[in-house]
Parts: sequence; structure tokens; C-alpha cells
Amino acid sequence: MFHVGGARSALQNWIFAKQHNGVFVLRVEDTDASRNRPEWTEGILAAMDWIGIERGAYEGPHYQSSYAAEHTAAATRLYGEGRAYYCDCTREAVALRATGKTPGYDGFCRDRGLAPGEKTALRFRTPDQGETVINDLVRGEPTFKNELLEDFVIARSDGSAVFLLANVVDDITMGITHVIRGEEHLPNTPKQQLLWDALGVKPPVWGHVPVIVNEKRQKLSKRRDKVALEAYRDEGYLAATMRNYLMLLGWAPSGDREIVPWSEIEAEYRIDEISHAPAFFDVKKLRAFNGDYIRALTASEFASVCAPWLNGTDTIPAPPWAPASFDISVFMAVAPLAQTRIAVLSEIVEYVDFFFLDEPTIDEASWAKAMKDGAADILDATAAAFSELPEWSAEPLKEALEAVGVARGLKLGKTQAPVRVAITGRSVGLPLFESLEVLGRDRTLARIAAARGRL
RNA sequence: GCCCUCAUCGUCUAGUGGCCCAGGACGCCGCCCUUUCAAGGCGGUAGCACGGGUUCGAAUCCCGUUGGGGGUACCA
Repeated sequence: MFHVGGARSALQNWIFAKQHNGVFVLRVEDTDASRNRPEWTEGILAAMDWIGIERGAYEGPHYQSSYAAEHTAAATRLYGEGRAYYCDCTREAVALRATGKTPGYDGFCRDRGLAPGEKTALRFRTPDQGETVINDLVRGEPTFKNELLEDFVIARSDGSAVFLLANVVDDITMGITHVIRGEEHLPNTPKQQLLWDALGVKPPVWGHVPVIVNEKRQKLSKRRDKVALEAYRDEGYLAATMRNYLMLLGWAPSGDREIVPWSEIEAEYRIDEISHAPAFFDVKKLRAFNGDYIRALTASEFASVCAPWLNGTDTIPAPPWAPASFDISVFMAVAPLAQTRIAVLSEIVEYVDFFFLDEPTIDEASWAKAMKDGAADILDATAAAFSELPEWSAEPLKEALEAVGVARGLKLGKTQAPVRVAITGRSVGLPLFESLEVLGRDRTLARIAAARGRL
């Protein structure tokens, strides 16, 4: 599962690296084995690929778990230099002693000279005075009072490094110069910068980007929100739509434009211009964007992009018709009519299914609405007119049905309703006469007869 | 609670002291087109959170208030 927020961060980092002739480094922070599996990582790489960050566009992936030796070496060094000390306080004991004035841990074990052991964690000794100033591309210079920074844990009692340390050590060994990440990491940053200093390396330039929020203005979370990039992909959002939209969260290109080619975004995007406030992930707007992108496709592009929903894939359900019933020439004939009607690709199925099914799938609500009093009469008259039609094409078909309506004092809109439901099973859909032309006389008459029998 | 951070239409944003009685987009509403539904065209609705300053002049600068978000693990 690749979180849309993660996708946005990846895009931002990638663009930033490109703009500065740098290298985008991908690192998988997999130190918590219970929350990581190789196939999950593979899925993320595939999703990155889909959105345009192809393998080869970045260095890595590096796996944090394979740098454990470097992590413990750093921890040992910090301990040896007196920058860190061992502590055997339990979480309960720390909570009990907390005064509310100094947040978190109170430094109880600072000078107890504890040795490493099964119950001792390594804590970093934070400065008691002064302040830590961060150089941040988006927020300027956030400043933190050192006295408010607790002596945080850098290594667990089993010796393994905690995220805060592992992350810094890896960044140092990989020569990271810029860290662009979500705002949720901002409070960690002074602690990490202190670690960079303690390890004797010049800290990187940071860039803390506001989070993406849901309609309730809370950070998008896996638990309560739809955040998987793969889910949007399988619903039929185009990769181009997705990355355009994601970059527009908190930023806008020059001029009154929103839908712009990726090349322009890549050239114009400025991480330091991004809005400082959290942005709402608006699926309605995403849909509108996707509709625009779909309509901009050529006929053959549209067809190829629809293919997964026409055939089914590992993650996209197969369509309701038998594979053998599908006829690509029929699809190509009506695809342009569907192209302006769908906003996400998965919707293509319900627009064309009646061509490939033996019988249309009847939508009962549509049936009830269309098959009222005069329906039988209209169906009969239409069948009679259609069976005698010399030329089976849209225009004569329309004229024939219009004549049926005129004889009954009905407008075309009313007359076509029962016929449409008889043929497609629904009250809304592709233009009727163009569809009938493609469907053919035999199947059309058979469906009208079937509907007549169902009345 | 404490720390950090943010604040222009419902939403995403343009706007960096006069060009703004605030522009675009999505949404919503109306009209046109029309074989349903879309698409398309035209029009409309709606905002500088509040209070103080600074200034000839403030959406833009400063202070405060209020409100929102993030963090507060031997998770990442």
C-alpha cells in the first residue's frame, strides 16, 4: 500500500533533486520487522513506477535494516563520548515523576553511571540551555529551546537503534543533504539535528511540508480514509491526473491554470512556495481533473487505457460478459461516445456492457420509471417500424422512433425511454440510435420483444 | 497540559503595501444546446477569522485573541 501522502512526498523529493542536479535516494525504513514484508515494499515500488517515478530514477532502495551495524556503532560512539547514557527507568516511573513542567523524561539517570544491560536503554543527553534552530525550506527557521527537549532514547535495551538515530545515521552514510518530509516530523527535527551535531556532521537542509487532511481536517490515515494510491489506480484514475492533483495540493502553477503537463510542473514547482496550511484531499476535484484528462486522450489512447477494465487484472475485477463475447471493433465504434461520459475508467464497463451481454442487465428502478402505461404500445410500434426500416443507421432509426412519438403526441425524450431500457437495461447511457446502429437489427428487435414479454 | 505550527469563497488556490469593493478551479444553482446522461457554451452563488496597531493607504507588516493542524513511545 502506497499512501497518497507518501506519493506526494516522493514526487516533491524527486522534483527537488532533479531541479538541483541531485540524486533522489529511496530508503525503506524497515527496522520494525512486524510491520514490513518484502512484497509490501515491492508494491510501493510498483506504485511509484505507476505514478512516474521509475526504477532507475532514484538511488536505491536502501534498506535500513541492513545498516544495523552502523547504527549500533554510532550509539556506542555517543556513549563513549559521554553524549549518551544508560537508563533503567520504566515508562511508569517516568510518568510518575513527570512534573508537567519539563515534558517527558526528567533526566533521572543522567549521572548514575549505569552500564549497558538487559534493562537499560541508551538516552541522548540534550543540552540544558541554548536553542536549536532548523534551516527549513518551507517554514523558515523554526526554533526550539533545548531545555524543553527531553533526553530521548536512541537505542533500545536490546541494543538496536531507534528511528531517530537510525534515520540520522543512514542520512549521514548516504550523504543526504536535503530532507523533504511531512510536517509530522517537525517536532523530531531538533532532536535529530542535535544528533547530526553530536556525530560531527553538518545537518541537512530540511523541508517540512504540511500534511494532507480529510474532510474533518485530520491527517489522512490508513485506518479511516481511502489513502492507497493503488485503490485510486484500480478505480480508474490516470497516473497523470494523480500526480498533477497531488502537486496542486498547496501549490499552483503560474497563471490561472491547474491542469498542466508534468514537464511544466517539474520546471515550475518550488517547494519553498508551498502553502503552509494543511490541504484537503478533495476526491470530487480529483474526479473532475480525471474527466478532463480522459477527454484529452486520443481514441487509441482511450482504448488502451480502458483495457484493464474490459479484461480484468489481478486487482481489477473482470467485466460481467464472457471474454469471447467482447468485440473490439464494437468497442472502438462507441468508445468516443463513452469518453465524454466517464470520470473514472472503471465506469466504462456499465456504459458498454449491453453490447457484450446476451441480455441486458435490467436496472429495476430504470425499468419501473420507463415502463409505464403506454410502454407496450410504444415498444410494439417501434418494433414494427424498425423491422421495416430500409437502412439500419442512426439517422433513420431516430426518424422512425420520432414518428412513433409524433403519432402519440410524445416528444422524442419520452418515446425513447422504454426503448432505451429494453435495449440497455438502464435509463441513462450512450446515445441510443448510435448504439442501435452498432448493435444491429436482429439483436435490437430481440431485446424489444424480450422487454415486451417482461411487461 | 506542554512544545511546534498554521489561518483568502464550502474546497484547492492567485495575491508579497496602492493594479483587489479580491482572480481562477472544483462543488453548487440557473440558462443555452440536446435522443437519456454527459460533454460543451454562457451566467450566478460564495471569502481576506476577530480585535488592536504601523502607514497617506493593508488581504498583504507588527501584537493579541480565537480557531485549526501536528507532535508529545525502548513506532516509524
